[in-house]
Amino acid sequence: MENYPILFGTQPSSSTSNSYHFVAGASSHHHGQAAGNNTGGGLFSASKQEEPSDGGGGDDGAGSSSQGGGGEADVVVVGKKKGEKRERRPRFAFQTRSQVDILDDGYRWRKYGQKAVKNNNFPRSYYRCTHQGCNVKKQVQRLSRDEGVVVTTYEGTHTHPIEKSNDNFEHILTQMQVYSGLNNVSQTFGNQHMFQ
DNA sequence: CGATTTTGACCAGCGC
DNA sequence: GCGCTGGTCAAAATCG
Repeated sequence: MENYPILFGTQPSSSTSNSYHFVAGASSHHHGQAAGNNTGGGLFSASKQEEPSDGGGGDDGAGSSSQGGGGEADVVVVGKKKGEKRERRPRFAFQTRSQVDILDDGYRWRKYGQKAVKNNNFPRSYYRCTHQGCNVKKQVQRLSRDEGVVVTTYEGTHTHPIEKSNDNFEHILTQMQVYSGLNNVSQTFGNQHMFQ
């Protein structure tokens, strides 16, 4: 994967204010656990749009400010063995502006890898949920251009309740200011308690 | 002492 | 078919 369809983020012009964008692919039906939806599945409303899939530039395309597209609901098909059933796990990505890479989202993560990706001077870290049976993965990437921008990509849905209280998420919002460019988003955040 | 991080190696998918 | 890039594993080290 060269560059995620996440074309959000730090608008060059309006970079003054902190930005907090996220994309969500809501397609949680496997596992059949209704609880999964909130924990990490359908947190945000999925805004599907076209996929630029430029891929051409390659070099510093990602690093640069190549935004324009929109959200996307990416579904990763995990097929291992012949008989193995393909498990579709939604993938969420959101960009935050924070000094710390690791944002406490209420879950426990264990780092299982770190790789330096191209177009990025900073390495990408791979985390995994430590809970048993929870195959949620998360990867944190930092933009080489703006070290203050951290791209966090969640993969999968949690099958267990959060460790901490929901207020915790507020704390996250404290760490990163919410960019209420879309009323839709901010509304959902403020009014509804989607994070229970 | 247990859990977690660190780091290198290994492997798989894709492009050329 | 080979090489590159990205993702994961696994053993050792470190922290609490």
